[in-house]
Amino acid sequence: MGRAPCCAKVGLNRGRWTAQEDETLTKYIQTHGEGSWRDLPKNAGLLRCGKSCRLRWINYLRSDLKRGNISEEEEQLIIKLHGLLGNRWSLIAGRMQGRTDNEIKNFWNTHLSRKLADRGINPVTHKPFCCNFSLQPKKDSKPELNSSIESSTSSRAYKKSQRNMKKQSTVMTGTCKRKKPWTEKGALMKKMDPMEKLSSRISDQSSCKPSSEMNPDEDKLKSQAQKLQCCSREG
DNA sequence: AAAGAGACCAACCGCGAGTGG
DNA sequence: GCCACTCGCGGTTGGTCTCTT
Repeated sequence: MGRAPCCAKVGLNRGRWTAQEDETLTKYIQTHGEGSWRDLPKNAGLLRCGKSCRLRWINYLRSDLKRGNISEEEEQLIIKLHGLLGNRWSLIAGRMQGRTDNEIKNFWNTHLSRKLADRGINPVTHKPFCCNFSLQPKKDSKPELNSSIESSTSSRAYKKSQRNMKKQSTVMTGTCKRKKPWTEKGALMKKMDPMEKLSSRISDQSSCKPSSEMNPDEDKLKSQAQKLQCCSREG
């Protein structure tokens, strides 16, 4: 059957959100509440698809989000929860106050998986790497070069995919040749507007509730993890 | 100074689950 | 039970930045 993507409509904005769009969305949700994402853009006067609005709200505009760096405690909690739940980012985010699944997913992919790999721990299984580990190619990574791809080897996308493949192999094998240690550099690198920086600092200083105060229900999580394992994609 | 490599993250895409008619 | 639809999730991509050579 195949359903057309919700963003397929011609004339809808895509890509980065403008401050104006953010404001419009925030005001609308503050007035009308979340939900009815499909109708929201139309009602709010936004040239976006509902999906995009939902994502923007959940990942960026919600007032209960922390905007600062992920603390060491949060990091440990993520590792712990990932060990129990696997890549169920929304479930993990549900146990992390003020963090979104997207944020945790990004943090995992860019920091934690490497960190574990550097420690000789398989980030997927959370067990030490075995000696005869064989590198599996990425699920849908580019196959061997054909002429059309070859002709575009200079393209940005191609270069990037090559880089990513290389990057992944270093993660998987734990043989990263990075010159600098993995750091909190991201915070410096991230483009932040002044308001963002300010709110980041504020949330770091005041509203950052230690994750140790949270009390994840381990039994519940474990049973959930078992249940989820049954339908694990890895089969 | 320029080019290449690597890091980060916002946003997109496709799919499955859930739900109501 | 089937179909059409919405919502939410996880994987992936692309833009932009810094660092290294």
